[in-house]
Amino acid sequence: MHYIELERPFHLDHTLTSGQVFRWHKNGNVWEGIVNDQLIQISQKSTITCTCDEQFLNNYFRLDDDLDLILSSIDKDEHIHKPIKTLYGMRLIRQDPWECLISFICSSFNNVPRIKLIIDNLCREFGTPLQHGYAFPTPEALTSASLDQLRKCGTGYRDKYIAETAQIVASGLDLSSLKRKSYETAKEVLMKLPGVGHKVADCVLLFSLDKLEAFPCDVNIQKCIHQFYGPCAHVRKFGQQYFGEYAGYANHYLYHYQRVYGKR
DNA sequence: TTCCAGGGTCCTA
DNA sequence: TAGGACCATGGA
Repeated sequence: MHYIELERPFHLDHTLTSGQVFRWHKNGNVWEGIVNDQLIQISQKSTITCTCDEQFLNNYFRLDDDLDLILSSIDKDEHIHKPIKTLYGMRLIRQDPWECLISFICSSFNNVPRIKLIIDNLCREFGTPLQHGYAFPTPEALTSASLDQLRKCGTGYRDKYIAETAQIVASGLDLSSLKRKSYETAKEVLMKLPGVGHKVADCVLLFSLDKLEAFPCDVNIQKCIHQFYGPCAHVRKFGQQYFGEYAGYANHYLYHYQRVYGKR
């Protein structure tokens, strides 16, 4: 077990409950998740207690991002200022691109608890058994699954998207290589995959491919933008132009704030 | 029973 | 290019 004192802002609960990652569960005060086929246990009080080392934390939770600098650059008005103050310390996560892609294909027309359930089912059915839990299924494992087997995991009509996308990735599409491409080029590649439109592509780009300018546009974000900034035909373009190179952080603070506090 | 959820695809105008 | 119907599912 590692005990790590962080001097950088980091709020574990906000980060793991914000709807960007779906394989973490909280037992008491301890979060448990499987990352890179390893069970990670992590809790936060005045310090971080974790089964992983500081290098893992820095990479996975993007602690190498200068959060104060980023937040000050997007803190442009009262509407974004409130989420920043309330959710201060929330980080974007640097996920595995393949896991992120399948997760957000499952997210379409769905809600967070059900997405988690589907991902858990897929891991149990098609992931390699580990000492504690299951690995995320490989593209090859999902390629070998029948549509009926996928649907029994709760995927619904997304079964064929998962199967076809798995086939393309198993055939040699290197998702990680998209990190070296521009935002536009990487997005073009992702949007050729079945089940991937603008929104899913932007989530994959933001949460796994280091494209912090991505601005995923779902119903919550559309509601925020229209409510705070007036009628807008192209919400995604507005968000990117208004918030700039760290539009993805602005997007996630607005999204999570809207989800938690916007419906009260 | 109806509404809703981190949407995408296909068809039509 | 824009708008609308349709798609599975389960909790509220």
